[in-house]
Amino acid sequence: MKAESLNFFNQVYEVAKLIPYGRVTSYGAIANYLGASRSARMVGYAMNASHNMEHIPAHRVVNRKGLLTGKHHFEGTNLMQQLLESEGIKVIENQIQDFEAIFWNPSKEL
DNA sequence: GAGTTGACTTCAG
DNA sequence: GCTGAAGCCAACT
Repeated sequence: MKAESLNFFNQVYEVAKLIPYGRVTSYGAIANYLGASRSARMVGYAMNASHNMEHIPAHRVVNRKGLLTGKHHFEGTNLMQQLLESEGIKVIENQIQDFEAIFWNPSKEL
């Protein structure tokens, strides 16, 4: 474990925590913000590790299609959807409705 | 040390 | 316009 590696992960966590309430973002957006636009998978990987870390709003992070691809990694089957709906985000069949409307771009908002 | 995998993205058919 | 396949980078085995 290198401090630099943790830093990369830490950056992903930090951005994830900065996601406003009722907003969502995509892995690519975070990756792009971190300068790793080609490493969007790493963002998802970091999210996987986030389970063993502090409370990361991973449910607010979805793929660029607005589809809850990572819901399988959550405890329950519809836990991710429940969390999103709890924030006022409409999710139908693992897909976020009005995704573009609630999309939050860190590189743009920050 | 080398190969495989993956919570993605984008190009091609 | 939708479905399929390739690409990318870092971590895990």
